[in-house]
Order: sequence, then structure tokens, then C-alpha cells
Amino acid sequence: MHDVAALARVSVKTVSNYFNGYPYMRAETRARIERAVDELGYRLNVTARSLRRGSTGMISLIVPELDQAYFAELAQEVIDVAATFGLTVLVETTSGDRDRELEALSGLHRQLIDGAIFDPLALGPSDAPQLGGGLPLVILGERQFEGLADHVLIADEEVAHRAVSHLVEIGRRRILLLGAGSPGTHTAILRRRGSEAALAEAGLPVDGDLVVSTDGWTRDAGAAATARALDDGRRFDAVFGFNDALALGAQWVLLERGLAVPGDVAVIGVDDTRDARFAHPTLTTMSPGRAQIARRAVELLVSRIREPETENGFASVTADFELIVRDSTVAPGTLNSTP
Amino acid sequence: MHDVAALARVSVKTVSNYFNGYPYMRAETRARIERAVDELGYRLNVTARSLRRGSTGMISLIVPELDQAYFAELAQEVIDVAATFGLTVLVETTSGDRDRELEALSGLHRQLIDGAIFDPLALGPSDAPQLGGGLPLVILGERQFEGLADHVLIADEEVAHRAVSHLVEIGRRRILLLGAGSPGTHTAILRRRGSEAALAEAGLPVDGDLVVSTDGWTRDAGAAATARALDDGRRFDAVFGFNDALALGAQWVLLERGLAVPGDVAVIGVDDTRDARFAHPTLTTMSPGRAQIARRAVELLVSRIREPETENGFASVTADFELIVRDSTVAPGTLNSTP
DNA sequence: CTCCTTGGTTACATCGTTGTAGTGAAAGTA
DNA sequence: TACTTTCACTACAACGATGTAACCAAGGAG
Repeated sequence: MHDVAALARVSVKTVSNYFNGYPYMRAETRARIERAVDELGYRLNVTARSLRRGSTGMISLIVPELDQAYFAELAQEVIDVAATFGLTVLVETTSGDRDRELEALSGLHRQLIDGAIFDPLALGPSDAPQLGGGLPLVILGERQFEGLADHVLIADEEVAHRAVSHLVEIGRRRILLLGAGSPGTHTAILRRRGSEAALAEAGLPVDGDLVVSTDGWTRDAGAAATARALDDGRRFDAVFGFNDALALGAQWVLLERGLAVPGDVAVIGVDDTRDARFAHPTLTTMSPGRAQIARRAVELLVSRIREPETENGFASVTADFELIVRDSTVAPGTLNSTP
Repeated sequence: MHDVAALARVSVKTVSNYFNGYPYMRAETRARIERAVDELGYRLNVTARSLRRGSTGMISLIVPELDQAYFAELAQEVIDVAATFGLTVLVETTSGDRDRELEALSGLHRQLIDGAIFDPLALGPSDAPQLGGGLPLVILGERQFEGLADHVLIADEEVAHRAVSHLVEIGRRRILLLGAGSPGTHTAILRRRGSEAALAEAGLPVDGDLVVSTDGWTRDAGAAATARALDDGRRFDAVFGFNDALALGAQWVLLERGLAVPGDVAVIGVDDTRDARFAHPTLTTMSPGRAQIARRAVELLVSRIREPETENGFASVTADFELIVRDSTVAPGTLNSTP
């Protein structure tokens, strides 16, 4: 920067001003600096700027795992949106592990970032005190840390309600709630509550045998739990997978056992991942509006970073969702199967 | 750091030495510093260290897209391995776009990183001059920049050869090479060459009708191209998808059209993504040894960063691969279908 | 008994920016 | 005319670490 200043015959500070869009500058000065920058191929040193400013222009996105399609797709969206704000995204994965979630919030990378977008799996409201101490934070998924961070919410109860209602509308009575039992995850509790509300409204009983827990929310887990349910002789005419991975795992097992989807059993998921569109049959799912979630999360985080203490003015926005009907609940050319 | 030094009654430099494992220090001094650090809850400022040292401790992983399972899984591995070296990974996606690949190498993030692991899609040998000018670089996939960067290679020809040989061994004669035609990608050319070599060795003709190009290497593209091939009335008894996504797309279309897999058509892919294990039927695939690739890539990059100019001593390592036979080529309980 | 080495520590300058305070000049106000 | 305001720019000191050179002790070589 000194060299540029020398070549343009101005002070270093003026060059700095040039890069920071300082308005009061003669056009001629600006032009001289521009020429000098070009000639020397100079680039502003981000590290020095970070040191001086005390902020890095980086944010973390903290998610359980990238090899789950939902998170990979979310990460992509967040990276793109952040770029429009001049922010760089550091993707952290935790495997849903408590220690790794805490580490991501307060560990080594803590001082590398200006804020974080966090999709907690293991951490809950009781961990509030350990929440990154003053780190600007946007929580994804559920209102867990009321009054401590901004939230971008998925309307879990409503999403589940809509999914189950759809199954009821096409005439299903015995719905396997896949993922409902996994204790410790708040999302599971809310989606279960929404599901049961929908059943109740339809005048259907909640059968405890059909509330199934899984070991994680992966295809493997969905497949295994569904296989177990079938082996136990539980009978059902629909599966509500609490995410697409679970639903796809279930569908795989159903087909494997010679059951027809949706003929014998209808299947619905949540997330609208790319995989859902390419399953066989294609998977009906609840789309959570991923692009919207990413955009709102980054926007909230940016304004929190800019104004750290808008005293307790923590915001919550809820993303829109949408039912996307595909072949796993209503086969093409099939009459609506409502009696 | 000044505060720590004051509390421990030593100089700042001694505290710095403590953090950098400087060996000549009295145990008693070390203990005093340790106590002071604990008491003040002090953490070394990474930004200042980066400024002073001229290196950031971050590396880029530059891949086409995260929502392709192969890259998501690779990213996860690279992040984990890098962490064992104390390195932070910045994941960049390019959509296989030329400009974005160049931007990732020499753009804004250039000075944020000490090196990059790069899986090029659009860039080829002719772009060598624009290659990040002195940025330590490890290229993934193919030997494209001989003498300019280290490489971790996938034995594309051998992998393809083995895949096609497997299909031939189970008695297939007319094999659709899915992804072969996409011009511009070197991987495609090598895999095609390996495939054709295997056919030639088996005394089988190469039918141009069965060399099919796709619009990208996604499920969508695989499905579309396969559908087109069927519509054109081309006949084949096996599909070699140049990656798992293509193969799964193909398999989906085949089942959709009422063909049996592997009864009528066997399907094989490359990558051994998680999806391959959960396809219906499960997908036979060539495993490229992802963990090994990640480890070697990070190791090469680290040594390149430590010794920037081991004059032209650029290394190439080739990862091991393995054929993983699943139900899409040999149905369980089926006799080996070789005549 | 001096001269050199090795161990343990320190003072200081420096990495490349940007905030603060301040300097002239030109323009607007009383 | 004198006085404030706005404009365009500058000098200097930080931000928090680390490399360099140098220092003082203690022990070994000559």
C-alpha cells in the first residue's frame, strides 16, 4: 500500500480511503490511485484489515453433516447468499456431537469468525450459558434460545400437520411416524406433536406401535427402523418420514419386501432434497423453503453483526413451507384414493 | 498477551515462545505463564499471528458442487484430515464454471489461504499460466498440470477398465457408456479409453451408438440421457455410469420403463457414494478410496506449503481403487450369469 | 583466568491496515 | 471582514503477534 501511495503521490490513508469508498475525494486523485493500483497489481491485505478492524468478514455455518443432502444444499445456498454480502463462509460439521457443537461455537475458530449460523442437534435450551459468549448467532430450525439469539424457524408442527393431513386425505388410517421417538431432538418432538394433532383432528387414534424412533435421521436409520417395524408385524398403510432420508430409507425397505408404493403404503418426507425428485417412485415431501431460510439467516446475522446490541430485540422469522405431491403418495393416473 | 506477560512477570516474547513450543524455557517460567493464561482465559489471536507470519493456516478445497454426494463426502474427509494438521478448510464451489474456478484460485480468497486442493472441471492444461501464481496447489483427479502442481490421481483408465471387465465377466455384451461423450472433461476421455480397451480385450466391438454424452454428471443428466437412448431404440444389456449419480439416474429410468435390474440391464457406477448403498437395487460401483485421496492430498499440500520450492519435485500419487459388487450387477441368490 | 559456547530471556521493530486528530483551503454565513 | 462549515487530504499511533539482535548468566575449553 505504501508503494501505491508513493506512485500516486498521496498518503497511505488516502489509498485506504479509496478502497473503503470514502466519499470526499477528488476524481483526479481517485484516478491516480486507480492507475497506481493497476500498475502494481496491488491487492488489499485482508489479514491486516481484519487485525485492525477486529472483524474477519467470515461466518461459520455449523451443521451436523455435509453428506446429508439437506445440509449440503443448505450450505450451498448460504455460501451464495453470504457472498453477496461480501462474507466468506466457513462450513463446520459436528456429526450432531455435543462436544463438537460447543467446539464450533467457542473453540479455535471462534476468533476467526464474526458470527455463526447454527443448526443445533445435540445442544438444547439448557446449554444456553455456553453459547459462544456474545458471538452473533442465528439459530436454524427451532426456537431454542429465546432471547439469546435470532432464529429462523421451520414451522415443524405445521409442516408435520400438513404432511399427515395429506396422508389422511388420500385415505390412509395407519401412519408410521418415522423418527418420532428419537429423544433429545426438539424437532422430533414438534413434528410428532403436529402429526398427532392432525390425527386427532381426523378422528384417528394415535397408536404407540406406530411411533418409531430411529438412530439418527439417515437413510440407513430409516431403512433399519422400517424393517424392524415390518418384522414386528406392525401394520401401516403410510409412512411419514421426519426427513427425506428417513422416508427414502423406508421406501427402499418397502419395495425390497415386495410392497407397492403408494399402492400398499404411501410415503412422505420432509426437506425436498434433490434425492426426493429422483427416488423411484418419486417422493412426496414437504419443502421447507431452503433458499428463503438461507437468505433470512444471513440477513439476520449481518444485521446482528452490524448492531450487536439492539437490546433484546431478537428476531424470529418462520420460513414458508409447501407440500410437494409426487408419486409416493399419489401414483400418476391413479384416481384420488379417498373412499 | 501483554496482560499475560505482566501477570507472569515475563516479557511478551516469552509468552509468544511458550505458545510456539520454544524448547529453551525453564519449567518454572512455563508454569507461571500457564497459570496466567488460565487465569485470564487468554487465547492467542490468530489474525495477528497470520499478519505477522504471512500465512493463515487455512486452505481451500475447490470442488464443483457440494450437493453431489461424492464431493460432500470428500469435503468431510478433507476437513477432518486437515484438522489433524491444525488447518482450517474453506470449501469453495464452482459449479464447474470456468470463471468461478479461476476466481477461487486467484480471487478474493487467494490471500486468505496458504494453499488449495483443487478438483478442476472446466480448467485444463491450457490454463496452466493462470494457475494461482505460486499458490501451493494439489490437483485432484487427473494429471493435468504436470510440473506445475502436485497431483492425487484417480486411475481413471484402470477404473473404467475394471468396471467394463466386470460387466463382460457377467456376460454382458452391449454396454452403454454413460457420460463418455461429454467433451472437455479429461476424466470422461480417460474413462472412455479404459472402457474401450476392456471391450477390445474381450473381443467386443465398440458401438458408437452406445457412447452417450450427458449434460453434466448428475442423476438428472443420467436419467435424461438413458431415456433418450431407450427412446432411440438403442439396445443394451448393461450401463456403465461414469459416476454413481449417472448410474443411479439410469437405473431409475430403467425401472420406470419396466426393465429389470440386473435381469435385463446391469448397472455399475463409480465413486461408492452413500447413495449407491441405498439404491434399489443396491448399486455396484468402483470405490476410488476417498479417505486415501483426502489424506494424501492434504499431506502433499502441507509439505508443499512447508517447502515451497523443492525445485520441480512435483509428486503424483495414485489412489487405490476397488470393485464393490452389489445387486445392480449380480442379484443375490442368482447364479453367476456367465454363459 | 580469560574466551567461547549454550541456555534463558528481553527490547524493539515490524507485518499492512485503519481510526483519530488535525491541517489547509474553499465555500457559505452573519 | 471575520467565523463557521464542508471538503480533501495527511501524520501518527494503534491492532496483537513474531523475527531479530542482543543481553546476562553459567559452565567448559584453552
